[in-house]
Amino acid sequence: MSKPAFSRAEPDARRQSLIEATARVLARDGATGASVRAIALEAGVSPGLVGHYFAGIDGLVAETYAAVGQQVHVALAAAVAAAGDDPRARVVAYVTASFAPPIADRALFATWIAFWSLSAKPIIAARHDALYQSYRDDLEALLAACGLPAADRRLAAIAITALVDGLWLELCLSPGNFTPGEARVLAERQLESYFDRSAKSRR
Amino acid sequence: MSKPAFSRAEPDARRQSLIEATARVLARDGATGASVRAIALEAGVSPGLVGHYFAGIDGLVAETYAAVGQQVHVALAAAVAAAGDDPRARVVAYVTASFAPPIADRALFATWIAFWSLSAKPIIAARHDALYQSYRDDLEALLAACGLPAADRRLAAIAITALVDGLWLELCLSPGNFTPGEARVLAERQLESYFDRSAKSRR
DNA sequence: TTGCTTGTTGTACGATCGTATAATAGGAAT
DNA sequence: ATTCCTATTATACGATCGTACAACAAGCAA
Repeated sequence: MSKPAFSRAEPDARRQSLIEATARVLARDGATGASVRAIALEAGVSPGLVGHYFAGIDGLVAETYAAVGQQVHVALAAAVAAAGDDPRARVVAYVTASFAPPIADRALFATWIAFWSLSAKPIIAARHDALYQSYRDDLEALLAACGLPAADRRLAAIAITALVDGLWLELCLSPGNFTPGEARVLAERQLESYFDRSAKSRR
Repeated sequence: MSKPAFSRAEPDARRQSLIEATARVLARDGATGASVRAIALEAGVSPGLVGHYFAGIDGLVAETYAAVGQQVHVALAAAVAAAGDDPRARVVAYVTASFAPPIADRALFATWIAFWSLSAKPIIAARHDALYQSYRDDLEALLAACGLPAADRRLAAIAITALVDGLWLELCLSPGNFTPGEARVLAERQLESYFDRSAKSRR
């Protein structure tokens, strides 16, 4: 008999390590591989501990959704910050960051699909609503800084988010059909068309 | 003991009925619910019959992908046909059909997510590539009928498909954020912008 | 009728699932 | 030092998974 590898941790740190382990398992094996046992193995703890910290596996996945969504938010914010002060450059940086690592990444795609596949559960759907609303809010703020009238911002943010999502999706699913550079061109074109539209209607 | 409900069918009809049962299960319960037993129960046959007709459950799901993709193709073609002869009206009908039943439908969304969640398997990825290429080909043909120059069609089809996919996705995931009518407006705007772009460059 | 082929059934098998729970370990308080 | 508390482990349980396979039913050939 080997000694049990008993290791006590701060509750918050333990929760965080379980969430991170869940993210790694989802990225590697997708939704089907994210079992309690696989997550516990990845985190280096016993399976029973998952039930101790989270209300079932759905709760753990829901918290992982929020954590991974926050990481994406951080990556997008970093891209915007690196773009400097020009408002147009900032919004372009925001949308085109989705076509390069770490966002355009097959492992992140597998993670995202896993979340979507659980969207029938209210707790997951609620996380999605909140997360995507925050993405659109960020984009609306960037558009406002470019001088886009308030009345145009909502639909513009919806359209730009949808285009970027669709391009990101196909870029991850079928990388051979078009390049990240082409995706960037298409997103920039759409941004221009919304700026032109508001400039024309103001004329 | 009750008599076994023995019922012999034509091989092709039996395969078809298993594929249709798989589509219904995927629509109702998503990827996690699509077990051999659930599918067999839905089709009214014994579980063992699935292994008799298909090489494992992945093969059955792959064939279901093709079948459901074909149904979507038929629905889109019907929308185009109902739009009459005007080329612009036909392409508008093609893209906006995705925002109304039977395409903008939560059950179809669950089915599609199930396919995507299996996209790591080569046989599923190959089905996806072929299907989406056919969608883009259809769209390119409709754009050509509108007079869009050949050089512009490929990227235009990619962008329009991506926007429609993204809008469809969010419409299914968070129906409260915008209406199908707004999605239609956004898609029409993008179509106009691509027609304007080519008209301007030709000038 | 008899025999043969084959679609079909029912079930068994080993693996894995989520969850619950008794036993244990280690730190904190007395 | 002793006691208590709780994070943690290890395991058990029932359910469900995909697959395999022997037994069976129906139609066809002879």
